[in-house]
Amino acid sequence: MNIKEVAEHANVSTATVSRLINNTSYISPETAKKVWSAIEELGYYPNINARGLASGRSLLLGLIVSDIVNPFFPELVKSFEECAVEQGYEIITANTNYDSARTALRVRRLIERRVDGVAVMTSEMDQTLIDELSTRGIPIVFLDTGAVQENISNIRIDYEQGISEAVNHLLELGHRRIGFISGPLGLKSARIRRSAFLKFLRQQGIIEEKELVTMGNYKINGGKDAMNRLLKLKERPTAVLASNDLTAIGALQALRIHGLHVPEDISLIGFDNIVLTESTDPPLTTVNVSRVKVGEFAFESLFELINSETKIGTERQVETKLIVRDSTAQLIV
Amino acid sequence: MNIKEVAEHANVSTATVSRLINNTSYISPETAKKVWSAIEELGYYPNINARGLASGRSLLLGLIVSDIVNPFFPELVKSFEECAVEQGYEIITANTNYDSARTALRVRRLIERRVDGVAVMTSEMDQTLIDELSTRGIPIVFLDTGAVQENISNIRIDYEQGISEAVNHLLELGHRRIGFISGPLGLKSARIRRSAFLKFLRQQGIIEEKELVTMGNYKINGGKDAMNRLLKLKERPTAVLASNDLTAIGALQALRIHGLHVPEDISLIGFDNIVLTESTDPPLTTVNVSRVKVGEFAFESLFELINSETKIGTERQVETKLIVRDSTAQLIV
DNA sequence: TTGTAGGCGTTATCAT
DNA sequence: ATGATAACGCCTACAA
Repeated sequence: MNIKEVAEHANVSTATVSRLINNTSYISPETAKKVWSAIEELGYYPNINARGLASGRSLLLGLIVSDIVNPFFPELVKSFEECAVEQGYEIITANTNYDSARTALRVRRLIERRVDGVAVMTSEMDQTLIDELSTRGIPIVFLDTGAVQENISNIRIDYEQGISEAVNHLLELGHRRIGFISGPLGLKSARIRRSAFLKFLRQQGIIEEKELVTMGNYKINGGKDAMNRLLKLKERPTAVLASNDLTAIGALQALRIHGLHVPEDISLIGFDNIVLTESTDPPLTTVNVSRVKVGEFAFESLFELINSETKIGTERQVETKLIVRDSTAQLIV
Repeated sequence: MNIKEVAEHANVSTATVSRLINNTSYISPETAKKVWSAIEELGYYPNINARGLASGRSLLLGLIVSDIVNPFFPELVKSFEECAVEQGYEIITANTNYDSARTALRVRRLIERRVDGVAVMTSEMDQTLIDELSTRGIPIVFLDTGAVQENISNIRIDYEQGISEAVNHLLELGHRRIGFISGPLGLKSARIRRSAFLKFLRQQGIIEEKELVTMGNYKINGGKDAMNRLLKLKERPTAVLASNDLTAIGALQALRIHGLHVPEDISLIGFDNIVLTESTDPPLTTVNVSRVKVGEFAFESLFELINSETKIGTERQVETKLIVRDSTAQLIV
């Protein structure tokens, strides 16, 4: 079942059929009707791959994430997909599993598919891969990578905003010994959050105590271990800022095991505002990062680049905002 | 950059290049070397869409889920993708949002892409859509739908196993008034779980009390509301079985608000064993359903069908198993 | 072992 | 307003 059969069935040329279904030039009502009914009758579905071959646009987008199981991603993926589908695109999602060999494989495959653009929502990516995409003029959008260039856009999460709000919130509650559990410092996003924290603390005249800043792995178990470490300190922190919600949830567990109550004994703040944080005990004070927004922006950036003459990249910024729930309270002296 | 340029660069025919990269017939070492270096030099990437056009296989698979944000799905998607990629396939994920118009749109698009198979991991799907796929000889694999046919396989989750274990566990702990929060009964999976529960209760000689069986929506808020309803009863249940973990988490919230302790005041069991259940307070006793297994089976089924002569569908079964954690305890009289 | 050439299903450029 | 037809990039008989 192809365009030719439809054409024959309707006694027109393939060109006419093509024009009709793509709405690419005027077709007389009578022929249109003939053709539509032929299409209907034969159950014709255009072959998009063939169309891509001929037109040079695959209407395919690549979406690279590190791990869809990480609760940060599903919403992002969903909103990206929603936008893309609306504009006629289909998306191929690729999990890298934080593994660069795997990433390379998937990116190459995307190139072979002739995707019209790639959203790289994972923290780091080899320059050679980027080059391979750039060489072919494939638009890319990154998450949190400064380099806006030709055919490369970026979407920046304003971590500082949220972190400053979080720090101020704790200070206002009277806390002065504030612990911080970072993500794995190999990741850029982890480094940014950490230095933002230290910066605001310094700005407020609090002297940094090295022992209060420890590292997790953005996962529950890392948060648990890190909190256990903080609790071993002679002088414990009275509040802890975790650099993502999973970390905070792990910290919560550790506290529970030690028989400590949140927020009475210690205040705790997460980061990301994943859905779960509403349902922890107590509901977690956290910093909202709208994944939906990120997904939308990612698609927008790509779409813009694809349809742009100049191919000049742009940067979009996603705000972050403190959400106060029940895991933070006034320091009791 | 296409196969022709490579051929010219290496002084061979396009056929030779094609044969080499597809490893489809013997090529003399010398020519092979020449061609490989030409490929290397020119940075040639085959165009998979063109390949698909010519060969009739797109190496594309569709994966339909209801909502990737639902924690049941990410692991499934990931494992499916992993298997598929290993065999050279790329996958297009489609969120239906439980909306049949949307589902229709996405399925049609998959057909236009000439996907080699579709995994339908959502509970229900219009027969007309299934027909549209079947007509074109596109293999399908369903989740929990009895109908194994030509080009249609099924993967069955053995809910009964896990539910019987759960019920027995509660009975052994001395519970007799056992509540049940079902999923939305419009969904087949919800109906299956509910009737399995009722069946085992009856089998053990417990008389069904209608008021103890109520409905949620597979989400946190539904679980919360349902538990609130159960708590209003003159005679409260001493244990509750929720038909998925999100429901159980909602129930947990409701209990907390009422100042009730789990498992001292009431025992609670979830279903699915999503990652979170390890981190709730208390860690949730639940029934494990391996999403990883489901994803693997789904791909296997499709792969089998694609490469089968007879196109005879098959059924695979995924076991379920009770995981005892800390949300269930001996009934205190 | 390698080359030639027709075909896969569309689009798009010229014509008419 | 519509038709012919050459691409698009690759695969695969069929030849040699």
